[in-house]
Amino acid sequence: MGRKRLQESVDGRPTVHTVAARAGVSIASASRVLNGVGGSPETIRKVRAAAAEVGYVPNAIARSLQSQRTGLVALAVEDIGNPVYVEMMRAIEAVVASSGRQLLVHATGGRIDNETALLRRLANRYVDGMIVSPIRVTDDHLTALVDSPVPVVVVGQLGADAAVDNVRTDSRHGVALAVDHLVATGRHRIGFVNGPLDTVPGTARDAGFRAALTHHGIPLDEDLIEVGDFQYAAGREATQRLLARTDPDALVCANDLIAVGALHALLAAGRRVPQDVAVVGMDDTELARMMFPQLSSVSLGSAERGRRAAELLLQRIADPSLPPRREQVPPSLAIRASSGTTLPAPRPADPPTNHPSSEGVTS
Amino acid sequence: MGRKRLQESVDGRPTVHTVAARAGVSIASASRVLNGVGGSPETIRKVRAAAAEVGYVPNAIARSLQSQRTGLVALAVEDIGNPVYVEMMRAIEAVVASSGRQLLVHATGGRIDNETALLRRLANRYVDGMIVSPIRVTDDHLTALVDSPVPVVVVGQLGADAAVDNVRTDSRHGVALAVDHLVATGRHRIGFVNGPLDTVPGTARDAGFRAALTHHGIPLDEDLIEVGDFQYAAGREATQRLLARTDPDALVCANDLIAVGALHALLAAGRRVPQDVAVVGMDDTELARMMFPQLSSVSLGSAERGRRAAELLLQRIADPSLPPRREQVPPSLAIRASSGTTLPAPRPADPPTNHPSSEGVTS
DNA sequence: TTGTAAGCGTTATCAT
DNA sequence: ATGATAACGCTTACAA
Repeated sequence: MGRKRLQESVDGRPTVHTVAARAGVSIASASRVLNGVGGSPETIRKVRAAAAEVGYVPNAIARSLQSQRTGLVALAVEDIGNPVYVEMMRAIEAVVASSGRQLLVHATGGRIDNETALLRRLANRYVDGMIVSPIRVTDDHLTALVDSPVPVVVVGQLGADAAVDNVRTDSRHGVALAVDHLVATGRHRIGFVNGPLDTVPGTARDAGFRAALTHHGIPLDEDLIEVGDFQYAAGREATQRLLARTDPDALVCANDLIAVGALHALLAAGRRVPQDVAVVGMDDTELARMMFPQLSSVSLGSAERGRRAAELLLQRIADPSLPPRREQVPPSLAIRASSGTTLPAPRPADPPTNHPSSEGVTS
Repeated sequence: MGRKRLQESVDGRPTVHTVAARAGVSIASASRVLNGVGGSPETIRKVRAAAAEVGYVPNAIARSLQSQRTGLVALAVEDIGNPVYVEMMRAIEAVVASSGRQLLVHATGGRIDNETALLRRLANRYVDGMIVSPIRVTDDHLTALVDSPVPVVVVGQLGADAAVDNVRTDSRHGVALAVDHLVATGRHRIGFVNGPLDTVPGTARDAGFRAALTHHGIPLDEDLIEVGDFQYAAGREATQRLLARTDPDALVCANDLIAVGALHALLAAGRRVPQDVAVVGMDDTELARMMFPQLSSVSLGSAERGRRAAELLLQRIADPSLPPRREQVPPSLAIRASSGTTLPAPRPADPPTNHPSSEGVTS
């Protein structure tokens, strides 16, 4: 194309050529010194000086094209406003940082096209690998995951046959833990505030709730079931609708955001928690412990799932030929004031009660 | 090296060469078709078919090296668990997405070296630009910001002379709004739970609180001031310490996380809010509205600051020669149940009360 | 319209 | 130890 090789990059910034010319050495020598491999003392001095003088900064894109790696790992989640993803992110970050890489997070906002687009874009080599936690999974989506040019690990439920590394939990069992606990503490009219049924976690929790009631021989009352988004406002509104037509003595909520909304609605309606209505959330995030009374919550091991996902990813980056793996983290129940029979306690710290993980349904 | 130019990339994935060879055309034609510019119908057909057959995916890194852009923008914040950054992020995301770019977020965890490292790494061309919201700013840090090879916009206070685009608020005035309100509603012993004094927001809020008391002729009682991290647990513990030695009738908190901690500590200690103690938070995040009673909070216009920062960034990416700009967003106070004199109201929505922004101190 | 080849900025190979 | 140069995978100016 005619433009002669200049010493400056197209936007005027110094390149190895600039440094090399200034130091009076070849670009090879300059590059070597800049990377700390080889070079005579005199060359090193000259190159270092030249680099400092012109304010040389290496172009990471060019370096990546050569090295076939970026040192970047991405995490794609639906809603970064949900504390469960914050916890997951922190766990992932710790692992990723220990490998000398940096973690970048992208919030897809639940727009599945956005998530696919991100996958197609970032996965095209901008990052060395990515962890995705989709709440809706289409075939197209799945194809993008499997075809990804860079390693991908999925956190969440995935079809049994998907050839992707996958870390999951048993949220059906998680809901069962909540129901078991409420039944054991004498609750009879147990309501359920769920997320959308067209999401993977939504359907799993719905199935879990119905199965748990059946297991305890409690007849199903559809009036006690409400659905909204996995958000605070939706949880509050869903609970208001529920209270307007029936009278529960306990509420199982599909995540902590919903549970906080439910708590708000209950208190605003003059119900005492837990005396009149017990509340159990899900995800066991920091948010649950922030509330007054503190919320009981089913831990789905988000931090642990994040940690494991990160480890799987690093392993696969190191060896892409690994077969697809699947790991499962058992849920456990943390009982706090919102479902205790005693009065709310001021102490925030309390170890989660671990229940044995039942093998079985893992929808 | 000597490795002959093959048709596959080094890791076995198809490249333009693969597609071109398969379609029986030159790489130039293949590239043109793949980018939708030119090509005869027949060529287009052949190339498209070849690309589909081999599962061609363009290498974004190589493309970026050529085009000098990545279509990626980064946001670096201290703690992504703080809802104020979530709100800021959402606002930024909206603007960034409208420019066809994608937003990536990095949590620095307050480790300033981490933030500098990120800057040095990402800014070296992995992203087209970045928005940084540091809570501690050192000279070294500032240098990295100014020297960044890609455009940077800072959200938060910055030395008056820094040659960086900057969007800020007046948090001193924000604290004053809170104190004014509490004084006006008859509170006399106003406590203050602040964040660390070695942070930029911490010092600004401290100065604001002291100035506000002076302005109202209220003598300063150091017993009423406590300091901790900008976190929930720290806020709760700081409030416990404060309550152990004195008896406030109002509490101004340096952010909403602290305010939630304070609320928890107060309720656990048997204080009624707002009857015994009024609470005002800061940042006016969703968290404030989630609480029961809902928390009054000083809005520092985080979403607006984010939006403006994103716009400044896009402008600078488009024209790097722009002079450094500085914008300011005024604070406002949202009065809710936690500091109202009436009983807590169940309604969540309430428009923030806008106070006229006083010119002046903008530390 | 098409192919050839230069070039993005870096690293790595090879011969010196 | 050093320098010339090929390559990373892509886009694009230019000539045909």
